[in-house]
Amino acid sequence: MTQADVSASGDSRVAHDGRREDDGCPILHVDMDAFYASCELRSRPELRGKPVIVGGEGSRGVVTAATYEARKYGVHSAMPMSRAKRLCPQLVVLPPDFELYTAVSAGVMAVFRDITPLVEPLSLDEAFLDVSGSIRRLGPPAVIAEQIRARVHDEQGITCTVGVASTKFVAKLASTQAKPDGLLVVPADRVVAFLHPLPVGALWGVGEKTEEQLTRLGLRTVGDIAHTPVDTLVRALGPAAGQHLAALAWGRDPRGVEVPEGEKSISNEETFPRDVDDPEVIHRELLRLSEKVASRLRRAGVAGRTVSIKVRFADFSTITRSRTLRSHTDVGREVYSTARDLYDALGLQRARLRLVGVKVEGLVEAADATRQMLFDEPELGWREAEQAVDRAEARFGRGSVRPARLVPGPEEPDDHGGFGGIQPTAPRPGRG
DNA sequence: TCTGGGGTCCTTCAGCTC
DNA sequence: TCTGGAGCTGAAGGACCC
Repeated sequence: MTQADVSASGDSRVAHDGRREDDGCPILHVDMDAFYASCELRSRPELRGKPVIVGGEGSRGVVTAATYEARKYGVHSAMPMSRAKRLCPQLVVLPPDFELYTAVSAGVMAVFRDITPLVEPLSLDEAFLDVSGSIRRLGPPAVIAEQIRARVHDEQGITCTVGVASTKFVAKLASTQAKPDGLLVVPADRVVAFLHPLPVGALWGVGEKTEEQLTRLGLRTVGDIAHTPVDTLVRALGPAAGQHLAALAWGRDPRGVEVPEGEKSISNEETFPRDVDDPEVIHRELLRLSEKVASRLRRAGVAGRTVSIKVRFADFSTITRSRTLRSHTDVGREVYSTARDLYDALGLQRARLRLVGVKVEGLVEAADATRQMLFDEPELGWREAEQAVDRAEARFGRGSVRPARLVPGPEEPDDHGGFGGIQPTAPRPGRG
């Protein structure tokens, strides 16, 4: 359980009895260090060593990623920008560039898949790897971990941290402890000693609310949870969470590394720069989000059956409403028509809203999707029209074609990247 | 202090069918 | 014919993760 430099041969991990510390530890958790910020610093070396954050613009943005220099000032992700700037006035703020992060992430994941096909990405910047099948070819897990760290550094110009353990959950905790730019092996026979001194909040699935509940029960460390009857945990947290935490506290985590099958939902939401009470503005935003979600569905080659909206009021309270359709859809107009009905059914009059969102779930491959022609469906459907828009956007750029209602007027800023003057090739909307 | 955006999973409840 | 329970599904909300 040492965080030491490992030579290429991995000799420093051989114990006195000849066994390696990483014996029985085929699970790696690889986590990029301050990923978004590190991607930005590749092209801006003059900012290295300075407190840099990536974050949303506008008065309501939050910090998306912070370099370790910024974290020294107490700045962390999800913190409101205004607070971050107060804590560190010399902070360098960069707007996010998700296309860049997606490209770097693809390069990193390609390195992982070169090591093993068993790669389970958790997000753009982290993944679990099961290297059981690669040991004979590449060496023991800790040696493979060092190979990954070197290749990510050399090929992508960023650093990462790797946790090596017998289970996913312990590997993840190991990488958290070893950050930044580190490697930590937790030998299988020392898992309990590693876990029990940690605070309960270190456990996966324990957030603010659960930690409060556990504290009320007098449980502060993972060891405390381990020595609490499962029934007590189940009563306090429910059967799933209670049994889950009881198992994790003893290092038991039966989940293997699973190559994901695909997304289960696709959503878009947006916080208004200022609270909005005008139903026309809200309808327009629902239309824009519906078109965006549908476009992503079509690009992913999937269709969904349940449409949900999310409404957040000025006081931050949030409600959701959903409806399951008779058939799957990837058509923006169908998504919008459902989203709009759900919103109108709320009867909000002129309540002040902070955010609206649109989600489509129950996704299946578009080729397998059930599509039902409705009696009132126009002969030339919206689906064909929107596919034509997809082709035009592929040629002229995203946002180059859009519904007339979303084309900004002469006084309005064009905030969605299009050049605004092209009228839609799609049929004119019948409603709204 | 004032809280983004995109996801997943779990719990609870209601309605429906058998 | 009525009733109650089991099981399923959909809807809504909440917690959590990065």
